[in-house]
Amino acid sequence: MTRALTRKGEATRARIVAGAAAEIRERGVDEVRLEDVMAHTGTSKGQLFHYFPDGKDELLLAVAQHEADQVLLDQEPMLSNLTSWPAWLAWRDRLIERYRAQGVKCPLNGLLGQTGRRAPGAQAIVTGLMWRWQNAIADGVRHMQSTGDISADVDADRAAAALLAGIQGGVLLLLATGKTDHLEAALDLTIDSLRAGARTA
Amino acid sequence: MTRALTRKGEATRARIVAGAAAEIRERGVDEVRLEDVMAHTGTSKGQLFHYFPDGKDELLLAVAQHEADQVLLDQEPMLSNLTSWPAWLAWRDRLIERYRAQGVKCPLNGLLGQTGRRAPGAQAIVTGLMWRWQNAIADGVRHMQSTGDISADVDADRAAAALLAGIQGGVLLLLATGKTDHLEAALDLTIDSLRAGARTA
DNA sequence: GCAAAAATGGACCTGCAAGTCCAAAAACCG
DNA sequence: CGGTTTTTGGACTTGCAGGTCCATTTTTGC
Repeated sequence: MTRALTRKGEATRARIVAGAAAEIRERGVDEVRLEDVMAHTGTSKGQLFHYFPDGKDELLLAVAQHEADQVLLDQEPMLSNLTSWPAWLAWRDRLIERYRAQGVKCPLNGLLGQTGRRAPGAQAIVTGLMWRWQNAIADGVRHMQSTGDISADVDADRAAAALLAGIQGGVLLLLATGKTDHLEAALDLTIDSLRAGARTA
Repeated sequence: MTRALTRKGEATRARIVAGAAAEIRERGVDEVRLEDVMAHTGTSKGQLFHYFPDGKDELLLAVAQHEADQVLLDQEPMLSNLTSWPAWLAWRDRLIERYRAQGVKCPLNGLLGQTGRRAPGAQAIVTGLMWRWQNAIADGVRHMQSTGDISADVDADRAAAALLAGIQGGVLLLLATGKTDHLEAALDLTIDSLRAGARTA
């Protein structure tokens, strides 16, 4: 009932979302007008409101979901295989590389700050992303505990929470300063403390 | 040349900034109209543009500076006296208490995300805040090193960077989830690892 | 007290960007 | 095929929020 998209329609919809996402990454949420999306994706206003009847809010929500999924996808296959210290370091490197390349263009910040208050669903998207992210890290910690590489005394969820916080803050500070120093420091020191725990405890 | 504010004028200007800041904390930057500020502060449009000739952007910049200063003030006198482990814990408690009370109403997020891209100076304000914040933490670390409570092997600036990242991420996740779990985890685990360093190294 | 400067109030203007509407073209399906 | 539904294009409307302007009142400094 809700949907009856032909193949062509599906493609157009996807093109709009991807184009809007790119535009938003480039210029920020509140700088992007529907006209920009139209120009950038070669679509008309009729199309925009055909695929997103609730207008900009609905489009932004779709973009948020798209970007949230992308964040986790960009960390694969490392994130789902934190089964050895080299694997952890590879994941670390991927993260830093990804955010260094991204620079100031952060989809999350804008989408949390701006969409977050508007649309009720946007909050849920961000929360869901963080939840999945943290769980993946916690799984990695638990696996390392099962092999004895991390002390069993460590609270995996709490450690994952701290690490995730460090990452988020590192990215935030990357936005502010343009440098990955904080992200690197947070990742390295937190991971190091997990390794150290294996020896002491 | 630039200014000639009477006592009354100064008071009005301050009232506008404080009122706008409160309004923004409450409802978010892009939900606040100049009219809201006028209503909330009992001022007229003429006054707004009298004290902020460049309009909303200039007002937002003043609000950003106001809020940035407040963030550090709220941590005093603890932040400037990280000279013993109890002092560190008192600081930790103050931070958590402050942000728990603040809840979802974060001035920084909005001001970085939205003002950040607009005004060129807003970026500088946030950068300056982070710089001062990190330096204060680093000073605390160095002091603890001077008393032997933290290992001399620790890179104070790097440790401060990691801790600051954890705080920022913790606050960000507080915005997303409404809970202080991440902030607490990041603070506690990072501080603990500094204490542990004293014993091992 | 008085001229100059600052502070205040509020009516008015303006531009822009979201959202509406409908008519034409293309795609789908039996 | 031919009727139906989806897709598309773009002109038009509308509301609103930022910004302008000036007339009036208050404060200042001598």
